[in-house]
Amino acid sequence: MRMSSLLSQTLREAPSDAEIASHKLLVRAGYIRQLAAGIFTSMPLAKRSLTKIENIMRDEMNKIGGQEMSMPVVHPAEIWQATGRWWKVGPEMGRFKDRNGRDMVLAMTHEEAVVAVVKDEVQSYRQLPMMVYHIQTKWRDDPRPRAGLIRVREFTMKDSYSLDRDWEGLDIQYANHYQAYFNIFGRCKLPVIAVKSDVGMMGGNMAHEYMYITPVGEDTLLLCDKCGYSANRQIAEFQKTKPHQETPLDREKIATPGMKTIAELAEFLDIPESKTAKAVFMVAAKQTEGGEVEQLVFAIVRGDMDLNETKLVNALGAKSLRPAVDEEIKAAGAVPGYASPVGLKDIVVVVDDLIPESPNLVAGANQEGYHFKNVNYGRDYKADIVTDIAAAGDGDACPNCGAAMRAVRGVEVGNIFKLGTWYSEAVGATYQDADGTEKPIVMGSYGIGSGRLLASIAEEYHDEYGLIMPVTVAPYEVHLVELSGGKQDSEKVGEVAEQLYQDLTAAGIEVLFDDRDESPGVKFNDADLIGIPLRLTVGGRSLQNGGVEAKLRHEKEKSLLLLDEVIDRTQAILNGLYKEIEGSLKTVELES
RNA sequence: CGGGGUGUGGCGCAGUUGGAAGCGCGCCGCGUUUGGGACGCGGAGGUCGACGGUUCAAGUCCGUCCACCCCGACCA
Repeated sequence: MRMSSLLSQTLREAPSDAEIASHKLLVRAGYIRQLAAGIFTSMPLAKRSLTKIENIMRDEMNKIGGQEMSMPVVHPAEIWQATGRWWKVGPEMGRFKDRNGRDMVLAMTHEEAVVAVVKDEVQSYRQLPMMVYHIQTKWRDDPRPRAGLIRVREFTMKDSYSLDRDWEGLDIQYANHYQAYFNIFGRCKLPVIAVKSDVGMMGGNMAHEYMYITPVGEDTLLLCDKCGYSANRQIAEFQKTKPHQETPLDREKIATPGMKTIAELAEFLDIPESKTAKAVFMVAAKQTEGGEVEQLVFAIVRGDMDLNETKLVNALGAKSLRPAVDEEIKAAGAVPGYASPVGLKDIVVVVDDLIPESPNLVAGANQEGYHFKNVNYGRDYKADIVTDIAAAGDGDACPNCGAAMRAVRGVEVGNIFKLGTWYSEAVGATYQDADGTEKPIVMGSYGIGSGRLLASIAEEYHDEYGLIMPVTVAPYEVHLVELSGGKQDSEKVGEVAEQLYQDLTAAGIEVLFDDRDESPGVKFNDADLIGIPLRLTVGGRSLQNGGVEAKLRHEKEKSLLLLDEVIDRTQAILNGLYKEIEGSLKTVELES
């Protein structure tokens, strides 16, 4: 490709609305342009990188038996109604009516589309196991797109779906994906870790998220450096230190004027936060026979801990959870800021399992300006559910080995999920087994967003001058720069560069040829910005030395390639880069 | 949805007490220059986010709306 005709302009300054490095650089280097909030155009450079990323995905999916297909972006509402998600999902789902007034859906994911087709196509156990995948556009009307390509509304995703007779079959396909995903990220040179994640209400017994660790990430993870335990904060467990046992003292009402937060209360009474009980009111939505029902929930964790809403949802078997508003709290007979578990009605009380172990806590008195001292679980109140609903944080003890865990931020670049039979049962996607009985297909779903992956790579590989793309995903392999503007040998420089462009291309090497009439500084700076791994420079100076200058983007040193060796040497350098990446792939163990 | 911020040429920005819209980069032409974002001269390009109001006069003041960014809520 000749840069003189490339649809991409580099920018000396990043648009003011870009904040993180990958966003700024991808825009400055001319890879992407924003069309609206969370909606981006992939310019030719980005498109080439994305195609490479997607071809790596194809390759790894094919290796584990995947069949590529393509499912529609626009779905009839019926298939989403069949699984109930038409009602379950809120405004995040894009909906519209076609000309005949039929409700239509913009695909946010393709479980519905898969089961819709599989339902009719798969009838016998003889057809299973099977794995299909596609690379397709999704629309999720996220309330807050951010960070360039990291979090967008319209995006492309590789999603695969495994279909099995039984859970044992799913285990195999899940393990295949677990490894394949490490291969994909490895071939993109992106360091990731797999962490256990929430399986939610869809059943299943396992889900992993592939996380790229970076401060710009929006998920919080807990990692144990000692034993390797890792989990999304949503489900992370931890060992809770049991407090000293004390004799339960008499309950006592004390005046605590204006003390509405735990911090204020602890300060006021001069006690540690761990001697208080934190009350959190939530409203849980539950699906019942008669439709959706809301239930006020009173959750209690110790004052020094935070409520983990995911754990609470799972404990309740609820569909979703939202903070209660003051009116709802008052209606239940509680006083916001001074709420007490003592003496409430019509409310589900969920208590963290550390609370019964913690004697003589300070809790609200259900009266403005008053708290109770020495509240004891069992004696003063009882819960409907006692379980772990506290959020793990930095420094908490690892559930496996007890070492202090680290809390880090990460971007979720992929996930794998044992769906089980939730979808297949919902739509009647069944097969006839060898014994003649009809059984639901056991499914798994597995996704990787290609744009988010590109952004993560850009985030990981850049310096103050620009991007440093790994060879496997760089838009081109070689950036050929000709400096024919000089007095010295200017005609010859142009000829050699032109010939080299032809020869390299003929040798199957992907070349971006900077044939523009620009000064050397401009060309070098643009090359650094775009971040193609190998730069070849043809100039009067290099010709005097008998060849062209080679420089790897990630190294400082330059070397001279003799003219008649350029093709071979270039190929050798590139092969080295590819081998380094392929050689870094590892076999991973999936713990059961 | 709550809090904060920003909307002026492709990008970055200035625009005072209201008085005929500017700068840098980029773009076009001519010339000089040519190994790390060169220089001179001459140009093109803007319904100042939209609508309404106040005023002799609005980029500037008032109102409503919209878009985009950041924090939070949310996130199959």
